[in-house]
Amino acid sequence: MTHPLFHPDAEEISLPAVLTALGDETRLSIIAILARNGERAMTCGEFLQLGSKTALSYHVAKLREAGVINVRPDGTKRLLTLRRIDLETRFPGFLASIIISAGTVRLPENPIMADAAEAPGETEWT
Amino acid sequence: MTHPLFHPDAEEISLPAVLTALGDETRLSIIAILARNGERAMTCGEFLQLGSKTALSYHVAKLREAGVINVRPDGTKRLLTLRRIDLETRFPGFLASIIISAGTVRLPENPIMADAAEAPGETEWT
DNA sequence: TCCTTTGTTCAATGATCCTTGAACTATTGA
DNA sequence: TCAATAGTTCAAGGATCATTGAACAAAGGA
Repeated sequence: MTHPLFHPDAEEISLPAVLTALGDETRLSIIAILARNGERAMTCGEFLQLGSKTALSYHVAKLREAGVINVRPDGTKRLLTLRRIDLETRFPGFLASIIISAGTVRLPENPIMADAAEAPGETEWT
Repeated sequence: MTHPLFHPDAEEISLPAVLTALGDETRLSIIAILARNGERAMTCGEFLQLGSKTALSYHVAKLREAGVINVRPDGTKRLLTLRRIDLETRFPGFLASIIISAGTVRLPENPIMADAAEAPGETEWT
């Protein structure tokens, strides 16, 4: 990483890099959970079910560097959001298909998540 | 690999495995080229622009084991085809979005391919 | 000011990945 | 039978990956 919190510009997001970033169960789960939280930003701490603090930091950085998520400092926390628009512009339909298909992926046993996991088949985009 | 030419059943195709398989420039190129060849099967030899014989054998095995392509012996050759229907059933819309987006990916300087690369934006599915 | 919360950085470890070249197998055609 | 074709297998190499624990940094609240 060249600079703390580096984010690639939208045009620089590379398909192989995004695929590699998502080709990991932990990172795919992060994306699935983020997606099901709508536009609400989430903190790294909300993903501790998926791994240790250190491991999460590593995976979140991978997703950020690949251009999949945006990370913005907020006090002592970091707020994570999906780069939905950038991804849709660059790779139309891709993120939607991933999110629908990641439905069968291991999700934390969390009541809020459990609700989201059973959400209707329709997913809103943009 | 348990057996020569092992192919996972459609239901066993895993999203992280497919994403990992496609998260490599060479393999993504193989898929893009296969896709642009319609239903016509292609041999490994037709991809030698992308790497050595040994490297191709390695990458083709990865794609096959992930469930992305089907490989069928035919004389001394192997015929490769995309598992379009299985992928579409398992991950709706995914392959289509990949193929559209892989358009900007490095393609061989081959007249036949050059034609395909400029094909109209419409892609037929099933 | 001190402590807590939140997350990062570092070095180490083992695993997996991709590429090579050399040797090999299997099928086909002469 | 012999040779050519098409692809695989193997071992070795270096590179990258994912996980760990310990140490660190930055912001906020008491």
